[in-house]
Amino acid sequence: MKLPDLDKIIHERARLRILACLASQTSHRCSFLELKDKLDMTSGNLSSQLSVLESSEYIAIAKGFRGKKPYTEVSLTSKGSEAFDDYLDTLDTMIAALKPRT
Amino acid sequence: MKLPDLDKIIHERARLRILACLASQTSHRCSFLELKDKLDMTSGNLSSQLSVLESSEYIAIAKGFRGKKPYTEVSLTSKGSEAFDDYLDTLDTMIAALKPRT
DNA sequence: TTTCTTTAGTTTGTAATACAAACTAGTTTG
DNA sequence: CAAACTAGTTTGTATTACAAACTAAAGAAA
Repeated sequence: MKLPDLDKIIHERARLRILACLASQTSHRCSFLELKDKLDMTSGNLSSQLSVLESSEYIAIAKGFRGKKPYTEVSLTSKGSEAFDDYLDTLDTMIAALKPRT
Repeated sequence: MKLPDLDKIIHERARLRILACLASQTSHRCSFLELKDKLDMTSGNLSSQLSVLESSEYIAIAKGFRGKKPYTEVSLTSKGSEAFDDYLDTLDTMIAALKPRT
């Protein structure tokens, strides 16, 4: 029984929660501020983690304005969506394997 | 919807896999070398991670000999078992929340 | 206008930590 | 005896998560 490995990019708590948040939206989108608020993260940390996810092409970041204020929209890419699904499947498998009791 | 947080000690890939390995044994025990082999980790990393888990009292480490060779046995404590169950429940909850589609 | 405050983020510095290389202690083999 | 192997531990390094400090622009106050 070789235990499967988990995507390192996704398996960081902050990033996992970011992706979870995006995936839970039917639109697969969230603004920077919504994420910050829902996940209770500092702007700095959120900004850094988004950069990591963006480099992996798991999310896309679109910058624009709402009125006169900057408005950053984060969206899950299809690549990110797939990777996240894989990650969850891996976890499911692991959890299932660990619960032999009905 | 506040996303739950995950136990930091458990949520490290190496440690998660160690705990998964222990939990999957009905005895909740494994020798150092079994772990090293099953998880495909270096001795150094395994040793370090076990120390972390031991400090948190999630596992207990018993040292003895098999013949003339040192034999280290690692066992999941009840505290560790509970913490691990909690962790899995948290994940389950998260995953469930994320899959609104039937 | 000029100055202060707030908003919406980014950059930079640091503290934590995962990991492996090097080491230790003892055993078996030649 | 020395060399090689076993079963780990300690150490140093390289990542990296995170927050403090910063930037840039807008609005409010004086």
